Amino acid sequence: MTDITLYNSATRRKEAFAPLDPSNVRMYVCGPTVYERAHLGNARPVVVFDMLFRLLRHVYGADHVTYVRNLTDVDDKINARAAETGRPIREITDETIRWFHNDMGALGTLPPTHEPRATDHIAGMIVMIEDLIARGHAYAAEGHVLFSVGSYEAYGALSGRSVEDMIAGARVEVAPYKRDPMDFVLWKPSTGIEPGWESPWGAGRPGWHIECSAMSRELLGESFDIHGGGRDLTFPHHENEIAQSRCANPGGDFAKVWMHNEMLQVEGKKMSKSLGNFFTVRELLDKGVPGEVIRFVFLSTHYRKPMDWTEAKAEEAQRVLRKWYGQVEGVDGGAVPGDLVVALADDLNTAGAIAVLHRLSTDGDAAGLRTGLELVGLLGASLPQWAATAHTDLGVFEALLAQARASAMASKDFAEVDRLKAGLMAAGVEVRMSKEGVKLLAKPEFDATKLEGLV
RNA sequence: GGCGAGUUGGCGGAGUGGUUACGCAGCGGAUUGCAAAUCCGUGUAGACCGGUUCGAUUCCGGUACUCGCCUCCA
Repeated sequence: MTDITLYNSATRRKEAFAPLDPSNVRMYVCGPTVYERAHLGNARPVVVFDMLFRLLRHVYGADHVTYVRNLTDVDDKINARAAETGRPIREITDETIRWFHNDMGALGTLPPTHEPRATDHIAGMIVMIEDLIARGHAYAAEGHVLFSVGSYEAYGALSGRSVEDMIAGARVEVAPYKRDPMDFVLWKPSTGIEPGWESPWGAGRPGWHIECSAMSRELLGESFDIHGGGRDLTFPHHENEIAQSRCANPGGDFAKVWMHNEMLQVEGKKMSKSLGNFFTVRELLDKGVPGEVIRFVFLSTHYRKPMDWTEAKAEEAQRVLRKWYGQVEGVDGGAVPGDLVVALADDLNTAGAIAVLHRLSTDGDAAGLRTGLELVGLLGASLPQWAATAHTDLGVFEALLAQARASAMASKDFAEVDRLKAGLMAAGVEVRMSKEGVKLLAKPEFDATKLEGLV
């Protein structure tokens, strides 16, 4: 069995991965808050942990990996969106979840084993909060329940900061009902317009952090293997999750390995609405950038490094993929390339994995290349339509051009050949002429309507 | 102010204490009616200053710069 090495954010070093139970490797990743289309940055952790999911499935067996990615469908941003638009919350969250599935599916990501909605697990959160109160780690005050940070001595270990530093650097006003400025909300009261659930502390809703602790406990147990998410979630979200889970389940270890992907930038700058470089995955797809290209660009940078999305990278990725797809068209997969798995098993060295694919391509190992592309999620059951090189509309032109070329070879008058060639190329057709004959291939930008009038 | 990450050739981007990453672009060649595509070959690195070492891009320390988090944020 391939040995997997993963960088553990909690220990700040690479470690040999040893699952608690090889017959059921368990991973939890923080999913989206569902109130609007996923932007490109949202997609990075989804692709990164999909790659890990695929690797784990390959190494331990597809039926021996449990991947949980939550859907946060109770949140003040959602409430705000509902208030703005006058639409019911459930309608907004259902719609956003459909979008999310479509957009992430386009990036070649597999559905997680479980995708729990926070609102389906309120009861588990209430039970966990009660546990925390009973164990002296939380207290109720003015309809709120707060986690007592001072009750957990290891608080700050993941993010590497001391409670003193955090208080000194705090820029938020401290709510009067908090015993300690660092205490965070587990449960908060809901007024009439906000969604609320009955609880021992009155009608209310959960705080942001408790859902992940409660759902991971329900679906993966008190100890599991990997917890993932974006670097920016380290503090406070993951720190708080650890505090909640370790205090509520003193017999468990919570997550053994913590993994964080670095952030995404666009053309060298942080993606933000104010800089005007903010865009969603859907906008990129609609612009004609295929999901496979987006995935390739993501995989070309190691997940622990900041990744810069640029047009140039997307174009290069598309050229490479198009070439590879052409090579594997109609070819059956072969044995899984060992080097590829070795690269991925080394803390998800996806750039190294792509180098292996390049080598397979250069070596002409089409079967290996196909299997490799499938393993990294760049190829499903069939080629993406944009990469399908043959095109039904082109058959007639292929014959036409071949005929014109044959006569031109004799007459030395290439005018008609050049006219056809120019027209085809303008329509986004790749024209290949050689001793073997004429071959026309549709490029991604192929537009059949531009062929009208060419005959 | 506190915490953390990073700085590799024209660009992207890995591994590695001593020997070619890889890709793109460039250059040279093959092929082609001309192209395109394809194939072959090829140059250019390791922010700066010290230290350890026979030898460092790779280990250690410092400096500079960049970025992220500390506030909803993936």
